[in-house]
Amino acid sequence: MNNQQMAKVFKALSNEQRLNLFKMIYYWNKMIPKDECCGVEKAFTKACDCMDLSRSTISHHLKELQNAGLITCTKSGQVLACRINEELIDSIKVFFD
Amino acid sequence: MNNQQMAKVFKALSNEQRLNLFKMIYYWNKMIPKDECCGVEKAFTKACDCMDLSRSTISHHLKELQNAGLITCTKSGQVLACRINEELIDSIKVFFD
DNA sequence: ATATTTGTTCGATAGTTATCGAACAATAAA
DNA sequence: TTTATTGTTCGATAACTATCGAACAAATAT
Repeated sequence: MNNQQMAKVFKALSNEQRLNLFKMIYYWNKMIPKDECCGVEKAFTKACDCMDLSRSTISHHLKELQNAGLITCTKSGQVLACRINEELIDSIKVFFD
Repeated sequence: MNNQQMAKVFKALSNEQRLNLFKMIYYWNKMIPKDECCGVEKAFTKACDCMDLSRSTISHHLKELQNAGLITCTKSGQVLACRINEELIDSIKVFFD
């Protein structure tokens, strides 16, 4: 993982609200069984309930997190599920060694 | 370490050039003996030699890294020495656990 | 004493970002 | 078949960022 990509990851985490959002998903992700296929279900709706931000802003932040590779989102029906990219998290840890 | 502070740290690392700069100092820091009092000596000058950025921009980036708590800088005479804040690095690792 | 080097600060500029509400499409519920 | 919900996209706006060169002050070298 090169510096350019890594900077992109840090940029995704550099906004306080987006970091909050990421941490929430990160936390929810730990609550579900490890082989759960879809990741955190209804992540968008849950996030809207927890955060004092407009839906469009939350949608935008989720896109940024995806774009940086921190999460992947899949839509089934109208509902969105998010999963943490554990590999990338590991890369970040490695970065600081 | 709360989310607001953590976002600030990530913001400091979110610019590619500044991340390069940080990594250089991080690397130089490992090269010096552990009890070396001043940290990386002539960090500014060395950075100017390695990077294709103006002195003012490098000065600014160093300030941002300091401001986030990632490094501390001390000036002796006209020369600047930088030291990595290892504690903060540890906090970042903890953040991802 | 003068000239050079080191690093900072200022003002400008072009580019990026966070946020919103409105309008929308797709799905689900009545 | 309407109506409500979920999530996306668009356009706008205000705020912030990266970068530069010029001007500067302090320290060092000549």
